[in-house]
Amino acid sequence: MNNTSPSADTALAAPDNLAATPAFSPLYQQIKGLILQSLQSGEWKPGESIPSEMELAGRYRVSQGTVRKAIDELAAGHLLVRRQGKGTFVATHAEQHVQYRFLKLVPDTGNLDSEGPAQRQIVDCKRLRATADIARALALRPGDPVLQVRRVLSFAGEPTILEDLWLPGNPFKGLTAERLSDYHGPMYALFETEFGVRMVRADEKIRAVLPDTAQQALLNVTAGTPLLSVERVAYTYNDTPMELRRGLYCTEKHHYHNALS
Amino acid sequence: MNNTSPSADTALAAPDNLAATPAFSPLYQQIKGLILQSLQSGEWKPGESIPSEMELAGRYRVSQGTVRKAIDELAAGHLLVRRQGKGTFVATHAEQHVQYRFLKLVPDTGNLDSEGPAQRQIVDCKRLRATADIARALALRPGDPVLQVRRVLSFAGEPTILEDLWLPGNPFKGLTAERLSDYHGPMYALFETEFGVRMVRADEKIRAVLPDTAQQALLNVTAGTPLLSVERVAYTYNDTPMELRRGLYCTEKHHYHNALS
DNA sequence: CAGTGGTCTAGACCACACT
DNA sequence: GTGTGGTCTAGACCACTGC
Repeated sequence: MNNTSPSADTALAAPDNLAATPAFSPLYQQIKGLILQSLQSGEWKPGESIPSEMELAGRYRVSQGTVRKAIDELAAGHLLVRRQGKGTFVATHAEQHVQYRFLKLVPDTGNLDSEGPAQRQIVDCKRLRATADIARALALRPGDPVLQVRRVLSFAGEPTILEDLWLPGNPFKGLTAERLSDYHGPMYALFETEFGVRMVRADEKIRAVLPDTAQQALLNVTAGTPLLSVERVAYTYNDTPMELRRGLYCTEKHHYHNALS
Repeated sequence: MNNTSPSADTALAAPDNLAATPAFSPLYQQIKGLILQSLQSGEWKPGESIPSEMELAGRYRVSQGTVRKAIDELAAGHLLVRRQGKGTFVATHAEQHVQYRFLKLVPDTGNLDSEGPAQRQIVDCKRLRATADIARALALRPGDPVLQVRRVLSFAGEPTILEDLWLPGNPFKGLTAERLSDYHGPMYALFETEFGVRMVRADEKIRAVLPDTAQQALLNVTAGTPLLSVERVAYTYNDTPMELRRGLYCTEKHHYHNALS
């Protein structure tokens, strides 16, 4: 960590040209990479606090300000959470106020919690082999074992979301319908505590579609009811895809909210 | 700008309790507020450069680091753009690489520019009086003059987006169908140069709907085709709503893309 | 070359939480 | 009070742009 020779030992930025540009990487970016490694390796677990800024500065032999800037960026990406006077903590999905960070469906009237918590109903949960498109989304090979889950979320007693989701079989060994049904809380929180998989970011593709007969029955809607199709790929650290989710949202009394900035 | 008495002269943070908490506001937040004022007042116009960090530090009698942190936040919010070696510039919608910052519809295959630029077709443009819901969205009174525009966007020759938008009549005096048709570029860029209105952020509510007969004709789809309804309220500086837009997106070959993080 | 933003440091002090 | 993150400063040096 010698700042007189700031070479790129943690190569995160992809060079545009081949063999050109020594790919200068600032110190704080390298520190960021090191902290990221500790997060991935599980040295600091979700909900736990990481060492203080001074302590990390000592460990990495840099100034507090440099550690600070690294942590700033990780906190901006919601990987860490700073709490003044207490410390810096590994972000987790098991917190009340960020529980629905990835769920953008909100009631047309009132705020998010006006309807109380969603009722979750596991419809199906089985192991099978990845089809071509599922394998592609999860960076697996066709035929690799995957776990498929189907569930319905209801708000105020009305079925509103039908979700099919696929998980790579290996990291999620031992996940069963019972395990899912018994757990009360965000699914991603269960993934953290039981399987050490923390979802960090996701991409969603949204379309308008019509339901097939099975979907009509589960959501209690007619054939002509337009629904929101939300296809999500969620990623852990390292941009590793860990979940494919296809959701059907009923937007009679709810809407998908998105803030552009 | 005396940092030994950091009182809240630029009250941005809303206090939770009444008459409690002296609402401490850090220096860099106050600087941020001052820069924001200069942006609103038009002292620095979109595309222009603002004074250098050192110059601003001198003007506000603070250190460069403090100005830096203020600019950092404004740049994070896309109000300013930093360019190393050149200066800091007021963000604008008239730039190639951020032209579609607020348009999240992308083709299913290929990237954003694979289809070439969108063809814009102004269908209608007239002045009328605000209905109750439009007035509410634009923070006007019912009956206030508004401008209504209807247009169709086509990609690769196929009509894909039908948009109705409402603008407050006062700031947009002189905006005509001809003016809109003649302008080739993002609509928000025209708003900047011609009317001094810069859109800073927006909220979108997304639903799945079916088109009425008029909409079917304009988008060339059948009655049963599900479409994405995207209702947007766009804001200038100060969280002032300046546009209500209701879009219908055809998602046969495109999808609304959203990155969650 | 000068001017700009970008990085890094060292130290002082403030605000907050816990004990 | 002690320890944590948060703010502010002053100065040095690096990287990029354009004259």
